[in-house]
Parts: sequence; structure tokens; C-alpha cells
Amino acid sequence: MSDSRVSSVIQEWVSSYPGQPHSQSLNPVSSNQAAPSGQMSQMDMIIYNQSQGIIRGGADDRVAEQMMGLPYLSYNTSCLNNSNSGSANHHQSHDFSPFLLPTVRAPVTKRSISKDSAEYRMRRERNNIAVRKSRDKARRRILLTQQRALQLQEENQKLQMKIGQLTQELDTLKHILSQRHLQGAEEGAAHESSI
Amino acid sequence: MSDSRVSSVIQEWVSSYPGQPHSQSLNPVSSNQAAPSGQMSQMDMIIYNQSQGIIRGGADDRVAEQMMGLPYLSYNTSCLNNSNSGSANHHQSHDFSPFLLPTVRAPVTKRSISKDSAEYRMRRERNNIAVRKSRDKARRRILLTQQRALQLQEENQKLQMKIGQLTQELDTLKHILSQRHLQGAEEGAAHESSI
DNA sequence: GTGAATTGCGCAATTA
DNA sequence: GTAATTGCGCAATTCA
Repeated sequence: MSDSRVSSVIQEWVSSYPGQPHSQSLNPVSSNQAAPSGQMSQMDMIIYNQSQGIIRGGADDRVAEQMMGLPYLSYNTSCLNNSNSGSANHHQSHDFSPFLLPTVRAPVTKRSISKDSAEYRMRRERNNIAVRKSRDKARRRILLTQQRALQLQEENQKLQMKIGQLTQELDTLKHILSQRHLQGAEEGAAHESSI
Repeated sequence: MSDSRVSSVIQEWVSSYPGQPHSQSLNPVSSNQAAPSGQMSQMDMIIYNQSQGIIRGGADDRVAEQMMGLPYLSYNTSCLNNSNSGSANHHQSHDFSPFLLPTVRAPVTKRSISKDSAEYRMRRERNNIAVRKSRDKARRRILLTQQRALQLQEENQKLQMKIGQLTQELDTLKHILSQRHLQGAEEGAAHESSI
């Protein structure tokens, strides 16, 4: 009855969690850097087309501070305002390429992806579609979890009510049985006295 | 025992939903337009500084298509690739300003907020902080809901087990009682026959 | 009217 | 190599 209704929702809810939550959802301390793209919107073309590399701001600070609570208070304007001048790519601060084995490629000639190329736009568009799809999926999953929690709460109340009824019925029967037991003992005594 | 543990989590969960979910969380069909800011990142300075107005892409299409399922399939490249040329601000496509009453202001001189102004950066920074705070809150709320659902599920299993035990105990007592009843009837018959 | 909060979106980096 | 996830900033909207 109500089990079938609940179980259907639970089935849907379980199916929305195919496997492990990727261990990143619970531990968001992956190598988080999140370049301030908005800040770079005025000069990203220059950066990307000239240096052909990815320049990030102070990322380690954010990672360290996201470990603590209230991470939204940790972003100071210093990090954002200085994103233009300092914080050069520290992967290139020391050029060891003449001493490295040829298996290690130089990070400069990485891909040379122009933001004007059709390939870039194609990749971006595909990623945008994937992002929308993923977020839609996440929204549905959250809604299912909420509905599941509510239904489990209702079912809990019903089960506790049923436990109360069963307990009361059990007490009644136990009382009756104890009365019968006393009555039986008296009758037994009467029998023995009558012999 | 286990009730206190569960109720604490539920308390936390309930407190994370202070009031109505603003009726927008459940019905996300508000006047959604979401200008493709990322697409305009290469020329937003020009647009914003020249026309001093906000130019949006085809927003009504998205609203209409988000009503249906799979909204992530509805964004075609046509809307995005033509964001530069077409889709001018259709509020200005016909200039009726000479015939309008002075109560209707022209949308051109709306606020003239330059992206280079310190006030703009201050507003952006404050909003960024608010966004991080809000998303952190949402993440915590989702986690609490998941934990709550799991704890309710565990509690449900325990309650169902208890119901099984009580039912079995009840059946046993009923059976005993019925036996006593038969025994009492036989004894009563024996009494009458012995008289 | 104003500032905070919420929301949808695109971008970039990372992951699977 | 591609699709999926995730954090972030931006802009529009809503809330208080």
C-alpha cells in the first residue's frame, strides 16, 4: 500500500546515485584553483594568446582557507586586484628544461588554443551543454532526496503509531492472561480442596 | 537513545529551511534571461561602455524551452554564435520616445555603470562574497538532507523490525489465550459432568 | 530604495 | 579524447 508508493520514490532516489559520490563532493579540497576568469575577462585574450599558458591567481590560499569554515569571507580584494600584476606561472620560474629528460615536455607549447578558433567554440559549446545537463541532473537529485526525506518522515510516524497500537494491544492481552492465570490457580486450588 | 541522535540531525535540517523556499526553488520559471555573459567576455567592454545598456541574447526562447524537459539540449549554437551581430536590444528597435509620456524613461540612460569604476568593483566583490556564502549554505543544506534521509532510513528499518517482534509476540499470546480458552471450556464441561 | 540572497549561465580546470 | 563535475564570477532577479 504505502510501501509501494514509498519504494518507488526510493528506487528513483537510489538510481540517481549511481556510484560513489566521486569522493570530491564530500571532500571539496581537490586541487581547487578556479582562476578568476571574470577578473581576467578584460585581458584574457592577451594572456591566452600571448603566453599560450594558463595564469592563475593565488590558488593555494583559497585551498587552505576552504578547509576552515566560512570560506566566503576569505576572498580578499588583494587577491583579486593583484591578479594582473603578480602571480606569474610558478611552473616556469626555474627553467630546468635543458637538464630534463626528453620525456618531460616544456609547458609553454601546450596547445595554443585561440579563443577565436572554431574548435575552441565547439569545445566550449559542448561543455556548456554538458554543464547544463549535469546541473539539471543535480537539481533533480536534490529534489528526489528532499521528497524521499519527507516520505520517510511520514512513514516513520505511521510506523511509530503502529508500534504504539501493538504495544497497547500486547499489554491488554498480557493483563487478560495474568487474570486468567490467577483464575486458573484459584480453580486449581478449588479442585484440590474438593478432592 | 537513537531518537535523540536522529532528532538532532532533523533539528539541524529543519533549521536550514527557515521558511518557504521562496516559491522560486520549486517553480524556476521566473523571468529567466541569463544573458550569455561569458560569450560577451571578449566584447562586453565595448558593449557596456558604448551603449551603456544591457544587451541580451534570445532570452524568451530559453524560458519557453526550459518549460520542457531536457533543457540542456535546447541551446543551439545559433543563439550563441549570433550574439555579436543580431539580437539587438528589442526595447530600442522602434524609437517611440518622442511620443511617450515623460513617465516612461528611455532605457539608454539607465545608470551608466562603468566596469572600470570603483563602485562597480565594490558591488561585484560584495556580490561575489554573497554568492560564495549562499552556495556554501546550499551545500550544507544538501548534505544535511542526505544525512537526514539516511538516518530516517535506518530508523525505519529498526521500527519495522520492532513491529515484527511485537506482532510475533502478539500472535504467541493470542495462541496461548485461545488454548487457555479451550482448556477452560473443557474443564467447565468436566465440572458439569462431575456434578 | 538599498543591500543581501538567490539563481541561471558560461568559463576553466579537473575527473572519470 | 570526450563527457561529466565542480568552483567561480557575472548579471538579473528576488527578498528583507
